[in-house]
Amino acid sequence: MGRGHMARRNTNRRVGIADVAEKAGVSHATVSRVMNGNAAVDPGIAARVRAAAVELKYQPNPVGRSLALGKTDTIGIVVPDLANPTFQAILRGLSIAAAQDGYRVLIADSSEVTSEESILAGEARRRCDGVVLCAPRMSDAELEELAPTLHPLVLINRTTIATNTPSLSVDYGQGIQELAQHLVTLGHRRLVFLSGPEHSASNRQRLVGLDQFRAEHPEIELQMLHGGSNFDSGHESTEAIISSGATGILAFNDLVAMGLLSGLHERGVRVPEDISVTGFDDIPFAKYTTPPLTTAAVPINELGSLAWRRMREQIQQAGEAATQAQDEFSPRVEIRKSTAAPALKPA
Amino acid sequence: MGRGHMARRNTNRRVGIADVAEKAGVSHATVSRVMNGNAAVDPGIAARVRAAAVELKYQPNPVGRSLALGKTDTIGIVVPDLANPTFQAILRGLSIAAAQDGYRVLIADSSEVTSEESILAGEARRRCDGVVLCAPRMSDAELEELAPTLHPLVLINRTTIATNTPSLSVDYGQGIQELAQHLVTLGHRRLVFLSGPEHSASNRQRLVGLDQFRAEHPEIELQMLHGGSNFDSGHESTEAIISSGATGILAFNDLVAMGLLSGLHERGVRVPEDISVTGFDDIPFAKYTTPPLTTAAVPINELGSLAWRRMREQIQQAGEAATQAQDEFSPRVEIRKSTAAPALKPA
DNA sequence: GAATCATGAGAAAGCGTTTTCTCAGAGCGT
DNA sequence: ACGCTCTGAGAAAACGCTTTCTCATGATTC
Repeated sequence: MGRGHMARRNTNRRVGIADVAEKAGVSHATVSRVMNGNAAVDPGIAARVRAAAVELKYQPNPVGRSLALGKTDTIGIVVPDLANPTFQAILRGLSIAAAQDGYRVLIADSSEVTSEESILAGEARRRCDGVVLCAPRMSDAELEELAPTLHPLVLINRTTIATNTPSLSVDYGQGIQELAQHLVTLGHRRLVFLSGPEHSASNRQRLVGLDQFRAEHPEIELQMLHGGSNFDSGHESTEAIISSGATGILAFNDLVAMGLLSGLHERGVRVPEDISVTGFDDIPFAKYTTPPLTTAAVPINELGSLAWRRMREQIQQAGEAATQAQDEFSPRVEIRKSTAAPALKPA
Repeated sequence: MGRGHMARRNTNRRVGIADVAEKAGVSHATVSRVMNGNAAVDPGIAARVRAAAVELKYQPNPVGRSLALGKTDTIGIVVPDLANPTFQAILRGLSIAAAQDGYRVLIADSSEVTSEESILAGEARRRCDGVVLCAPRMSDAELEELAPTLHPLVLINRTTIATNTPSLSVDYGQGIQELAQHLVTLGHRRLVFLSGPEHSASNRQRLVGLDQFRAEHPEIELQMLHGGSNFDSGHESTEAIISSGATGILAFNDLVAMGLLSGLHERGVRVPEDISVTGFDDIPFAKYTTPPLTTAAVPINELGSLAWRRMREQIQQAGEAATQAQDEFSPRVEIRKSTAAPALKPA
């Protein structure tokens, strides 16, 4: 088909800009120009190049492109645990929003291994134009040191002292207080907080919120019980909850609440007649539990897309190191069927 | 600190191999050699280079590396919908397994837009060393045409005619038959299959399986009802299910079953006393529903990690185009509390 | 009609690595 | 002491693209 003598190159090698140039009888440079529409090119030549490109099914190699342009059109996200629906939702929101602007996302799951976080983040940053760090478990000191090296950086559920990295956070303290208030308003007097992972910043926020709640409601008994962040830990806490004598339970999150719900059901404890249970996050499953779960809704999809917007802002204003927005979301209490007035006390 | 005249380059630019070379008083090539341990380097010089590297905090630029080596140490995954727990689990399994071998994963969510799939897959492939295509919705013809261009490719929940692309699939036909059999063994005689998305290959497999089931059990009444693949569609089917008069319901998957469970509960229909319900997939939430859901478990985490293993095999044997494994998993029926013998018929 | 200018295309220099090629010098045998 | 091999380091090419620089051509102006 016209490809004359020594058609050896065709074998194996991917079609590159050089092939298109040769076929169209122009230079590499010109091909690049028409592909990117950067400079004025004679319409006739441009057409010839384009024809050659489609005929050869030419697609620019993004790696070469990235090297020349100094950008990859990719951002990285590092999460502590991809099994957690909250992080899944953030990832999804981020991915969809970024895709809309032609960016892709590279994932890194630290599997809750704190020491890996900064390494993963660094590697991700080198491959990408920016990094979003999701609920990092690392110490404040380490974060503070790492942040500048990651620069186009967005923090989720964590803040730095440095004001030039944007952060998105949720006011867990406020949310947990509102849930507690909701239980008290229903008439509960003995509450339990089933806490989450020790080194989780969001757990600390909840504890601070509950301290404040205690101060404002000295008449309420509020016990703390150690737990985890998943189904199983909720389920395992069943006995402890029952023997606590409390009628209102604030679970660390929806997963824990669901595990607890299941455990209580097995033990024949009725929810909400005997015990009221609240969750946190309002994951999609929360409204389909039996009974549907009262919880504090965090606008999780919005979080992902806002994270992208903050990232984009930084990428665009490359260099101008302005001080960045610190966004804080207020959870909204979602009252469903897992909470009700407690039965009248026998005592 | 010794960095003499005209210390201008330090500003702005990232530290590269050239900086290390200069500091150590050697050539770029030598630095590369000691960083990669490829050729023999004088121990003294090697030490000097390493010292310079740590002092400058040198980290090789992966983009330059990728260009030179022709590989990115990254694989892409394209999924129809990141909100689906099944795909989330596959992504997670894949990501963790790949990370163990030093690979990262780039995600592409087609948002169920069939026409985007092949474009996303192509773009992903160009940026990565391989692509895993997860439950592609595209036509067989399109897939057949696309597959060779994607080459290091792993298919999940879909097969090609081309025997040189490995595929992982689940025997949905078998699984749904076993669930139906389970219901019949319990004594149910009137069943409903609440079907999933039309163009889903796994839905078609279920239908084929049920056809076979029908042939083997002419005495059983089996209705088909259209549905979707998520909570809401299950919830919306509640009325239709109730009025069907069936006592055993085969939901398309666990999500649909959970939506249905919730709807039935609202209507005061007891599960399993009045109606038995089964799901499919055994997502983590399935055993925490009320009542816990009888379902067919697919080893979803294994799927992700096996996908990586198949991908790795292809990457390693680069070129040798051998015929690849077609793995098929058999779901395992997981009997829980959402199924039981039907109440004695009034008629 | 000659000098000036705009237009547009090719040549070549980057981008940051790896790797082949080349060659200087050391070590060895005879 | 001469030539041989061998080790190891620098020079340079390659990877695939973008972009600046340069220069030829044809159009414009006085």
